[in-house]
Amino acid sequence: MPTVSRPQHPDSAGSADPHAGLGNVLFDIWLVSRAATSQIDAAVQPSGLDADEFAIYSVLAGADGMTPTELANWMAAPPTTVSSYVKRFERRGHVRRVANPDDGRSYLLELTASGRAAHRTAGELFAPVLGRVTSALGPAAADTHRLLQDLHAVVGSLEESVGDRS
Amino acid sequence: MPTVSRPQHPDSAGSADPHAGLGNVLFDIWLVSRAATSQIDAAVQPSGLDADEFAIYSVLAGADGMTPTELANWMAAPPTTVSSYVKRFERRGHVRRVANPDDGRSYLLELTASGRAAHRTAGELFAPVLGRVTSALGPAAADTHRLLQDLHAVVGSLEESVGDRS
DNA sequence: ATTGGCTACTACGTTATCGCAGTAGCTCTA
DNA sequence: TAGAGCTACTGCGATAACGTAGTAGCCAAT
Repeated sequence: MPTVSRPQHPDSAGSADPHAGLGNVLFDIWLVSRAATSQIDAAVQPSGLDADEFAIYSVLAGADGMTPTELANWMAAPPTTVSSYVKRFERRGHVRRVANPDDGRSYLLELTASGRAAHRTAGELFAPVLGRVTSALGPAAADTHRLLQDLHAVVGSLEESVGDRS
Repeated sequence: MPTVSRPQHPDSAGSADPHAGLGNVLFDIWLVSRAATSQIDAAVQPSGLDADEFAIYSVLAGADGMTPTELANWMAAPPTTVSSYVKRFERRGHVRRVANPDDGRSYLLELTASGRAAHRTAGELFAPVLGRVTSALGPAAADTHRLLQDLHAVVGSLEESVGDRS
């Protein structure tokens, strides 16, 4: 029983329940994230951003002056992906590159005024969705948040512990 | 403060901590999922599958005879995306389409023997990663799993409650 | 000051994602 | 039993993700 298995309860008739789990935490995360992303995509669509972009704009809105590498680490994406995001955001006039005083190879990303406006619009569309989730969770919301932070820390720390064989 | 904000603690110097949260459950999910996915991608790579594919193979391995629409609902993906997955898996010889006795427009997906073999290989590569996460979580693992299931149920139920304005 | 090794970023090309529009098959109504 | 209206799936085309292979700037050690 190391592998992932058993997708749904013995409820064979008709359509498979899309809310059944596969029994492990990592798989749960994957499913929840996909569901959440598609929900948020739909909600913020009128703002012209998708869920991923909204998340990135949120990070940039809070951490003014982030390098592409920092962003890549933050969102666990390869540098080329970040590169193409930057290009797209810049084309939209939402993000600006400013020289990085500490490193001439790099630069800092910051939202322009119109980038912040787009983020605000998306945020207003996002808020009710988050609100529904939070209120549906009720008092468990805080626990959930904390456990997710822990889980993130755990998953993030895996990188280091790879090549140990002594 | 409805919007997402504040990416990192007042720890301004140097590189931004990639494990800081943005303060809400949905954002947490996004971050954890990205981190987990890139970790799993790396782990299962030698099997020739990526993290998403491994997840899909896992579902198919457990639910023999799933239609594309069911799969699309399961993973919250648009039908065209599933369509292209099916084509790819079929090209690999990992998945087979069998006629759907209940609906002539549709068909059922099932893993072939070599699909199951690939899934098993990926599962063996995945197991230690999951193991590390589970043991790092310790007794909290069960709680985490349960909370994630709840969260999934909540997010999944959002679809229905969209157009209410009375 | 030089240079060898790193690290930050990106152009390019391949493959993946997914919207739009179309077809085949189902289902309900009359 | 017609046929209107749905639903399941897919071809195609546009755009996104990201690996490979570079270039430019950093940081030793000499």
